[in-house]
Amino acid sequence: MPLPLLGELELAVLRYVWANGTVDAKAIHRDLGAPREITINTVQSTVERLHRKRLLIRERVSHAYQYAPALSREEFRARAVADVAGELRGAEGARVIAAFVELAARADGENIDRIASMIELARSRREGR
Amino acid sequence: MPLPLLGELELAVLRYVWANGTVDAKAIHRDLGAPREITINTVQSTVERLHRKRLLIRERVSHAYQYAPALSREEFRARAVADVAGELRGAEGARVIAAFVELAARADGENIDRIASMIELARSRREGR
DNA sequence: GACAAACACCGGCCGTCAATCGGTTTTTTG
DNA sequence: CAAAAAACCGATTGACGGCCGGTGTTTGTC
Repeated sequence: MPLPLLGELELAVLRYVWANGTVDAKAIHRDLGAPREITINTVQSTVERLHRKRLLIRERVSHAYQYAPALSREEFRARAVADVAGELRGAEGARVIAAFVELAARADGENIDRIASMIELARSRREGR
Repeated sequence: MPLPLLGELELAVLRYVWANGTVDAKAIHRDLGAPREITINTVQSTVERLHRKRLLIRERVSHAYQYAPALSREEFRARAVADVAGELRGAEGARVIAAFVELAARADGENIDRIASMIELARSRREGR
């Protein structure tokens, strides 16, 4: 099951939960909803959807839900990247990687050196096996 | 400008164009449209949309358009990865790239060597500036 | 135990966008 | 010039996220 597509508010809520840990709808509404002038009901719908999408877990505490992330920010990103990256093995994967390296280098020249040292690290880790 | 979201038919058309190079709407309809029992008009709308999204380039040959990919399959994938991975510059970018390299290495151990030689290439290209 | 507050839950409306097609205009060609 | 081919235009439909009002249910309080 690939990660579902997320709307703007859904993403904002996810980021908020990552930044703040376990929260309830009221807190989300206070910090995200009020500035956008949306009702708490809208926030409820959104966390409900995120829960259905298995991106938030929740637990009833007395009569209200407490929401927490189901995946860490890093796990989420890794899965998103893996979904979109597709096959990374073999010759086909090599071309994808080449294009990515090219992009990274163009985005920031220092990335070349960064990647180079990561490769060094990975190589030495491999030695140690 | 991040890559736009694509529908199912749009993706199929993109893949078709990657596989077949320069094509016209008629050929796409013959190979993709007819099996789906959709009219050629639907195919036209779709390539038109892909052109507006700058994923297909086109050229008028007599009165008909010839369509060709604006990005290679690999460039497309790399951009998709970059979009979802987030910022590629600065310190944040370093983490993102590290995660990708890690992913690539885990997918296929030989990727380490592949990336290493790409870095060599990129470095020598930089020298030449 | 009644009551008000807090909250979940349900259903509906709106906007956006892909998919789809019919109809019209423009271009090509026999 | 007439028929065919294709682009072009406009409309409809279906998903889905964002948004909210109304209704029920739980809870804490007097």
